[in-house]
Formats: sequence, structure tokens, C-alpha cells
Amino acid sequence: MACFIHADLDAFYASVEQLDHPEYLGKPVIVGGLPDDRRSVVSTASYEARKFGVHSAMPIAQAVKLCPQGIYLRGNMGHYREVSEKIMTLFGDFSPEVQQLSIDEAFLDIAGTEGLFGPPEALAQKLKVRVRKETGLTVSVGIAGNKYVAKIASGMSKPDGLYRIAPGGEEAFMRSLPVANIWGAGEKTREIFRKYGLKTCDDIYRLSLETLSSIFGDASGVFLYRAVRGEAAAAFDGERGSHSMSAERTFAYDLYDNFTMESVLLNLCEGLMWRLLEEKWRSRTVSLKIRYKDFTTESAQETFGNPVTTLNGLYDRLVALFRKKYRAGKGVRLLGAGLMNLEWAGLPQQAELFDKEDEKERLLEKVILGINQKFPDAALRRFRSRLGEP
DNA sequence: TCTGGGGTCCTAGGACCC
DNA sequence: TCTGGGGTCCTAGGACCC
Repeated sequence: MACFIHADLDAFYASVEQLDHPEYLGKPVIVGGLPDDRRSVVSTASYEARKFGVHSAMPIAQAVKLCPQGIYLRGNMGHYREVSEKIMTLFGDFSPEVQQLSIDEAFLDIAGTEGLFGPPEALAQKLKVRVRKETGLTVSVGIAGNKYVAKIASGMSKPDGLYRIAPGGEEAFMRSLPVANIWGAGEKTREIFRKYGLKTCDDIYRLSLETLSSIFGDASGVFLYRAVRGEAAAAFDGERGSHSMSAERTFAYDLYDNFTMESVLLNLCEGLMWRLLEEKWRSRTVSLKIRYKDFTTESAQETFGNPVTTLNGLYDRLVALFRKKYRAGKGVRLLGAGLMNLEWAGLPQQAELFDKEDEKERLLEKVILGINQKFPDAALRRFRSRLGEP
């Protein structure tokens, strides 16, 4: 019998900070930015902070108004990743099949583990105790016959909860919920729900697949049809399709100057190139993102015959896109760069793809990109001068 | 109170080929 | 002589998630 656990750490970043700084315990902790950081948003709010109405994605400035006595932190992603890895390893002791969904949540396939850990609730209880003992963190757990329903269940058990949907009870469970509980239906979709007077999953359940598809489009129609029946979501299964990597930066104050903006693009390229080499990916498609001061967002991408092999090559392609796309004089609040359709590049390359000069440049760049991880400013200056900029 | 950063997936239209 | 149908790749924009 199929059985899945969804394990989700409670207010992860804020909880880690409270563990590292016991003086924060019991206090409203808001990770995402300092009170004076312009244009920052809340990444995670501790449960104490949520009582004031502070929640994820809220602008820091608004959080400060709601909760002036809060402890505001920018956060330390590297540290959170370390803690996350430790917990994911621990999850591996309870199931051979752990599917990490994000930094703070994972699915565990626990079919056939009964002999070792007892019934699913007993396993979940042991897992919660171990996470608490070894890290001090609390985790909320959902148990169901498929991943989708397990995820909904864990969300309803927060914080520090445990919620099991009995086998076969998935459909009745989903139908009993308001539409707000549907994972995968965000603000825009909820607007359509309101427009059609759909308040509960049962309201959606009563609509035919044809009706749902005509209202929400083919893919979303099928998704909703299955979701309210408590059926597994394709999104959580199967092998991932195409990969991409991107980097972007929002500026505290809008930029107008091309030289400054192209410096930023170079900076973004360095980070991407470093990761591309580290993670052994290859890409032929470069993308650019510009968000103007009025929040309108434009993007451009171009696919080339040959993959990106050097920082110089990546920067040249990105700047060409930028010079074509940027509406001169408009204030820019965000610039982004990306590499799409990544392919595994771990296999030996065909030598003819790269000429000798290119190969020399790649080796030099790799060394400098490495240095850049430690001394960002020095490396940036050096590259700018190499690129012949003023 | 103006709206982060890093991802995935979907849609619609165009180019191109058979 | 007035225009099919399917498949694939590409691009721009959007919705959504944590």
C-alpha cells in the first residue's frame, strides 16, 4: 500500500536563528532584511511574529509597522543549507526514498517500512523526536496515500503537528476543504474562484473536466480536477525536465547609468559562470531580465549554436541582449541573468568545440572565478579592465 | 507598505520542415 | 491560386512555490 510522508520544518530560517541565539527564543524573529533595508521582503517570520500579522513575502517596511519590536535579520543561507543537509540525511534513516522539495521540506516514501518502525504514525513520531533531539527544530508531518495529499495534511498540522489521512480517505478529505487549501492555486487562480463563486473544493468537484479546462486552461483544469479528488499531482512525480540557473539583483535605488548596469551584469555573469563550472552544466541559451521602476518586467533570451564556455562569452551575449532590450532613460530596479536548458557537461567534451585560445582563457577564468569567491571586489576590477571598459 | 531571489511549468505565437 | 496538418524549436510573458 502506497504511503507517503511530507515533512516540513516549521518557520525554518527563523527557528534556526532562535536556536543559534537563545535570547531570541519566544520573541518575534523576522528573517529577510533589516528594518531600514529598502525593497526587502520577509523570507520567514517566527510564530511569535506571525501573531502580529507578519508573513512571508511581506515588505519589511510593512512588517516593521506591524511589529516594531521584532528582531530583524538578513539571514545566512549558507548556514541554513548546512542545517538542511543534516536533516535530509536524518530523513534517510527512515526511508530509502527521500525526495527533497526545497530547503525545508521533503517527501518520504514509507511503503514497506512497517516492520522496522511500526505503523506510519509511529514512524512519524520517531522522526519528529529525532529531528528535535539532534537539531532542536520542530517538523510538521502529513501522512497520506500520495504526495499531494500528504503535503496538504502537513500544512494543516503546523506547527509541530502530525496529521494522517487514512488510506482511501483522500477524496473525502480534499472535498471537505475550502479552496484556500489547494496547493498550486495562487492569487490569480483564487480570483477566478471568487468570480465563479467557488468556495470549497467540493464546489470544484461538482464541475466537469471540460468546464474546468475551459475556465482555467487545459493543464490547470486537469490539475484542479485531480486535486479535489485527492489524486496524486504530476508535479511531484517523474524526472525533472529542463534545468536552468539564474541570478538577479534588486537595487535599493533605481539605476539609470549604462556603465553601472553593465557592471552589475558582469557581476551576475561571474556568479553564474562559477556555478556552471562547479556543477558541470552546459548551456546554449542566455536570458536577461529587466524590471523597471514601475515594476513592469521584460525579458529577452537567445539560443546560440554553441554553448557558453567562457565568462567573456557569456558577458558579451548578455550585454548584446541588454543593449537591444533596455529602454534608455527608464529607471531600472532589478537586473537578472540566466542560463536555460542546461545539459549535463560532465562527459568528456569533443575537443573540436574549443580552440586552443578558448581553452587557455577558460583555464585562466576558472582560477580567477575561484579567487572571486573570496575577494569579489578585486576580481571584478580585474575583469573590467581586461574587458577594456573605462 | 509598494512588491526578494531562485526555481519550475504553462501558454501562445512564430519560424521552419515534411 | 489563394493556402492543410503535424512536429519541433524558439521566444516572451505569467503563475506559482518556498
